[in-house]
Amino acid sequence: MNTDAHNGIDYSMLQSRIGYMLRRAQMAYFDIFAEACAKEGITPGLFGILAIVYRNPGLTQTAVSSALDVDRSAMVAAIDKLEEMEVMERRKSQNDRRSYALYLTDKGKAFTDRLNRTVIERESDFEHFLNEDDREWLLKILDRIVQAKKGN
Amino acid sequence: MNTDAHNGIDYSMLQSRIGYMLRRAQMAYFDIFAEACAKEGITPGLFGILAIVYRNPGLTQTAVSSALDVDRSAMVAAIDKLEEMEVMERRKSQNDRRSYALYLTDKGKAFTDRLNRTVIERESDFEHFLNEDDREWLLKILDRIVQAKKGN
DNA sequence: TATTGTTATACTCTATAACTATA
DNA sequence: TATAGTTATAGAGTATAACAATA
Repeated sequence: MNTDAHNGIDYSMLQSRIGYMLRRAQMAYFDIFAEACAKEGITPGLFGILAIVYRNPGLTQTAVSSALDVDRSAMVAAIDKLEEMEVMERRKSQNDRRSYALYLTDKGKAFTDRLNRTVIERESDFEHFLNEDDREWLLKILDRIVQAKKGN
Repeated sequence: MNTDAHNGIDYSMLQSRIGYMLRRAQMAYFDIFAEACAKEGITPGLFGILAIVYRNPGLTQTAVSSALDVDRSAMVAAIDKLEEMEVMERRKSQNDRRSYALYLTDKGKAFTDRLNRTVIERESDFEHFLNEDDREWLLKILDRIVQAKKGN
């Protein structure tokens, strides 16, 4: 099956590249994901920060940036935004006065819960073509890819 | 297994989202892919165009842009670059004088063959953790995701 | 009227480098 | 010396809108 069913174009050189197919699949999912985030007034990037701090309260900005694989300079405006929304707060770190410890406010916890439910709902509406085994297997393989990269 | 093995951070809210894991996996692969392209003096975006025109000679710029899901305005500079490299050429279309038909030069065909081999090599070096069945299954699932999105 | 290629423009995302205050 | 947060800035990638030539 070297030919795309819909427009008669031969994608074979790309369709056999996992890198390319990951990109296309990610673009497809990103639309769903971004739409779910937008519905709650947020962006995919900010969702990642909320999700990390939700489960790991007290991390520094740099720790979060490194967990998400983005530069720490990108955190400043992002945390500013989240503080403006009153869902996150910077607290002066006790032992190291250079850094902040990040925490969700009560509002932020409720917000993240609701956001997370919205994202899960939208994704599972979209995932009718995957059964539970497929889903689990896919997540496992994707995690293996991510971990493999870390070891270069 | 809700915790990342390497840095002690709890990723569970993200690690169960296919959208997020696709993004991380894609980032991991993108590095490999971009590096292979760079080795041949090209970018991932240009690889996509070469791969489509290689298998579908004579397409218009708009047809290629739509095959790759990018705006047609982005094609202009890209095709300019490929013509500069003497790997692709615009030929005036016979029946529609508004459009160009795109073709690889002989040099472009050889270039794309070599490029494709380099990409395949780099990817398979990286894919030691996937057996052939895994690989095929993954490609099939990713294709299903892409196709599902087209039907909204 | 609609479409092709084109241009100008803007926007998002991200990385880099330099600064400050702390360590 | 090194690190945390910050700022300014620049680059890549992509989208939007408008225009001329052609359909």
